[in-house]
Amino acid sequence: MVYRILIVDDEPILTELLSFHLQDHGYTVFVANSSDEALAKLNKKPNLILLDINMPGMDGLELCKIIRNHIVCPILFLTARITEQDKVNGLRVGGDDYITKPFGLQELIARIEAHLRRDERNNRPPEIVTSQGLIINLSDRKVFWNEQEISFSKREFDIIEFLSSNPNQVFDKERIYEAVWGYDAEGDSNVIKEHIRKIRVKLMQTSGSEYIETIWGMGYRWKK
Amino acid sequence: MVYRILIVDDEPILTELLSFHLQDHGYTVFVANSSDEALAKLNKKPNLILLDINMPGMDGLELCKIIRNHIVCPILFLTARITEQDKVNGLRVGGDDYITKPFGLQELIARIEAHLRRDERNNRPPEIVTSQGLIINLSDRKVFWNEQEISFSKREFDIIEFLSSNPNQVFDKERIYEAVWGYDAEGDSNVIKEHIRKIRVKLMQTSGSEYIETIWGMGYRWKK
DNA sequence: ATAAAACTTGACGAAATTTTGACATTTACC
DNA sequence: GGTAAATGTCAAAATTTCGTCAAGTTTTAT
Repeated sequence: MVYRILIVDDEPILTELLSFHLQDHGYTVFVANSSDEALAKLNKKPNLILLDINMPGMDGLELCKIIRNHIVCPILFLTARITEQDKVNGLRVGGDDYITKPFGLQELIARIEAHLRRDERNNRPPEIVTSQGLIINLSDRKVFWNEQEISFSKREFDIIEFLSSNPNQVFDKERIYEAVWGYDAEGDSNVIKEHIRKIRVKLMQTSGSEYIETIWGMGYRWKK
Repeated sequence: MVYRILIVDDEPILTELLSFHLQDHGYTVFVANSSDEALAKLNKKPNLILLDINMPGMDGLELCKIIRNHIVCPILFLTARITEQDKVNGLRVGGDDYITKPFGLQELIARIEAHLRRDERNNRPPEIVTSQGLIINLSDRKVFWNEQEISFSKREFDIIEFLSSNPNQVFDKERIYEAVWGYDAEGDSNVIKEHIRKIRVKLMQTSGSEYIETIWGMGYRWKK
C-alpha cells in the first residue's frame, strides 16, 4: 500500500525538501504551506500528517484540534522547542508524537513508519479472541493452543475470525461466504463446508475440542 | 451511555494525562496509582480497565487475576515490553488486549472503543421470550426448561418463534404456514398438525405442561 | 519454471428433517 | 347416538442438509 502523507509547514524550503525525500521513500506527499491549505487538503485522506507547530495565523495546535474532528490518522508535530508542557499541549489536542527540529531524515522516516505500522495494526478492532484455552490473535493472524501454534490458511483464518468474533451466533453458509469473500456466493456453497471441515480437523488435532457447532438447517456457530 | 474507565498505573504523570484525554472523549475516568487503590475503586463499576503491568508491589497480572473474581469488563494491559509469552501470560489471567508503550492517543481511543463496542454487543440482552418457566432465546434459537435445553429443528423452532412471539393470539394453519414458510400452502396442511404435535411432545416430555392450545375450528395459540 | 500450498468443485453416502397419506380420535351439531 | 368436519397420531417416503473424499484449478513460493 502506498501511504499518503500531508506536510503542513509555512516554510516552503522545508516542505519542498521533505516532500522530495518522502516521495523518494515511496510515499505520496501533499504539501500545505498554511493552515487553511491544510484543511483544504484533508480531502486527500492522508494516512499521516506532519504538522509544524509554529505557523502564522492559526498555529499547529489549534489546527490539530480541528483536524481531529475530520479524520483519524497519526499526527506528528514538527517543532523547535519542546518542553514537558509542549508535550502535554500537543497530546491534549490529539497529537501522536513530536519531532524536534532540526531532525535527521532517518529519524523522521523511522518515526513515520513506526506510526503507520502501528496505526495499521491497531485500527483493527478487537485484537485477541480467547475461547476455551484457544488464543486467536487477530492482528498477526495466529492461533495458539497452549503456546503451540496452529497454522491456518487465509480463508481458514478469515472464517475463524468472523465466527469467533461473533460467538454463539448462528450464521448460515451464505452469510459466512458474504462476510469472508465479500460478495455473495453463486450456487451451492460447498466451499464453506470444506473449509469448516479443515478448520475442525486442525483444531481437534491439537486442542481436542470442538469449537464450531453445526446447527442443522441453520448454519454454524462458534461455541464460547 | 457514558462509559466509566478505570486507569491503574503507578506513574501519576501518565494517569493524569490519560485521564484528561479520556474525559475529553466523554468518558468518566477513575484513577488508581496502586493495586490496592485499584481494588478499592472496583466499586465504581468501571466498564473498562486500563492496567499497567509493571507496578511495585502486586503487579498487573496478579491484580488482573483478582479483578476477574470481582467484575466482568474488558481489561487492557499497558506495557513496555511485549513478547508472545507476555501475551499468553496476560491472557491467562484474563486480559483482553495489550497496548505497548509508548502508544498514540488515537490508537488507545480506538482500542478502547473497539472493546466497549464489542463488550456491548456481547452483553446485549438476547431476545428472549419467557413463558411458564420456559426460556426461548430467539437470537441463539435455543429453548430451555430449567437449564435443560430442549432441541428443536428449524421448522419447529420457527413455529415456536412465531407463536410465542404473539402469545394468546389464534392463528389458523394457513396463517402459520404463510408466516413460517413464507408462502401459501397448497393443499391440506397436515404439515402444521404434524409439527405442532412434535413440538408438543418435546415440550411435554421435559416441562410437563401444555403451551400450544387448539382452538377448534380456528387454529392454534400460544398460552401465556 | 517448477513445486507446493491453497482454494474450489462435484459426487456420494449418511444423517436429520420435512412431508405425506392412511387411519384414529375428538368435537360440534343434528 | 350419528355424522361430518377438524384435529391427532403414526410410520414410511421424500427431501434436504451435512460431512467427506478425491480430483481439478488457481495462487503462492522457491
